[in-house]
Amino acid sequence: MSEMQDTFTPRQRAVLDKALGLLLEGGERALTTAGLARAANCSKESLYKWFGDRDGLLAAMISHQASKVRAQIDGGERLDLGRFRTHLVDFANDLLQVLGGDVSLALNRLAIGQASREGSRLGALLIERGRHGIDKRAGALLEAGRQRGLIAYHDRETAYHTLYGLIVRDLHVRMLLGEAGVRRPEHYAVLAEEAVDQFFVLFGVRKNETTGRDSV
Amino acid sequence: MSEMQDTFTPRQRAVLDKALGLLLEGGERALTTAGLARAANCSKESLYKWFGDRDGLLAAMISHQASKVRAQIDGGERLDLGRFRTHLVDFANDLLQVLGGDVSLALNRLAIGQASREGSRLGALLIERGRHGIDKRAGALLEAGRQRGLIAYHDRETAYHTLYGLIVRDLHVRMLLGEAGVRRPEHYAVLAEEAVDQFFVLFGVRKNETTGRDSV
DNA sequence: TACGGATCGTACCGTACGGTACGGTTCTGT
DNA sequence: ACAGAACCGTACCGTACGGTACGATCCGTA
Repeated sequence: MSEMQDTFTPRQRAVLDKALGLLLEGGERALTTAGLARAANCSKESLYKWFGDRDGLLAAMISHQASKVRAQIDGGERLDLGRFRTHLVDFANDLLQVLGGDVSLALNRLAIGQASREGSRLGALLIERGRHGIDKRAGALLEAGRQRGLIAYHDRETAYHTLYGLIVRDLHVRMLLGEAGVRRPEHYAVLAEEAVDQFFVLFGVRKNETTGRDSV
Repeated sequence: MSEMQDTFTPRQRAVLDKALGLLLEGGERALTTAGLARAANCSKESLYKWFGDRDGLLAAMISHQASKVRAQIDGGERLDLGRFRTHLVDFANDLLQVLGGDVSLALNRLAIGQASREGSRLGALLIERGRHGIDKRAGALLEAGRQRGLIAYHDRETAYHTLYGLIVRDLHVRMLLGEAGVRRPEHYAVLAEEAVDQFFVLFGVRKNETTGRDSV
């Protein structure tokens, strides 16, 4: 509820970046308080003073990383079908790029690994700080397309989740599992194009038809 | 390569079930060798004798669990559109049921948490022993539907991944993250129906048309 | 009954981690 | 220039875990 101000000092931000580096290198086990203090040239006492305990440090890492990549919403330029499709493809590319990035994978693995523990809020934090920005951007994009009559849907959430599924498929989980040969950034463009094509088949409005495609 | 025979003795299977129970209750941290020995009334020495080390135990748990739920492939009955659609919906329901189950979530969290470590084969094991069965079943189903002229596709893998994405969307990752309010087994049926509807829009063959729907 | 392998319960070892305490040092505001 | 806060480096503590060792016990077999 409260607009938590994650105003970390530059020093703290540098430490959090070092922590991210350790996490990327060796996973959660490599992110120890002593190791971080050594890598970041700070004292363990400062770590506990700044972040409370280890869980607080992990939460701070997520907040910090999320604050670095704020999702930008494209301003309202004249939107025709070509631009709309381009924006969707760009969104799909960005989504695959983000989900397949080292930092995103490491943080998601961290949060998922902690999800079993009772009081862990890391998963919720990750969704709140990371996913919601993406959702907003896509939601605004879909809404703009609908208002221009380029697509039609009953429920925006449903349409968005379908788009998400068409883009990501099972890639995210397989990347999280570390399956070899799944991360192919050079194929993201093709996947994005195909996904948007399929999305238009499901939700697109034909120019020479008056009725959009309705499900059920 | 070698058809590894996971023939565990009944005693070992009981121990592995106890280990699964501990994992479900308290996550990976709760699954300690001492704790398992106490819970299963066996000695730590036996654990190390049977499974080598802790990683071997985790791998054995995955193999054991996978051996319990062998995916059955439906025999070749007369396949019309109605039956085919029913089979797809059943598959979608089963998929959501499996992915949203406690055991699947716990094992996936375990494997994902270990995915950062270098030598971890848990992710590959989970895919090999768990996912491949599902993939086979779906692949056979799609192929049967294509041969009957009920659907059309260029690449079966692509079609299958699209179906998977339409069914699962982002539910799996969100369930893995432990997001509240995501696990709704009572909604699986609706999701399955909608996904299959959309799949038919994308890959279905109209009765009164000669050309199937081609992508690109 | 006697033997041997498998297993149990427990104790033990080394290590590594989270968290705390403290003296020395640097930074900052006046 | 001086005082106080913030901070660093290091040492320290308690705990918990992975893995090993060993005597006692169960059980199948001859």
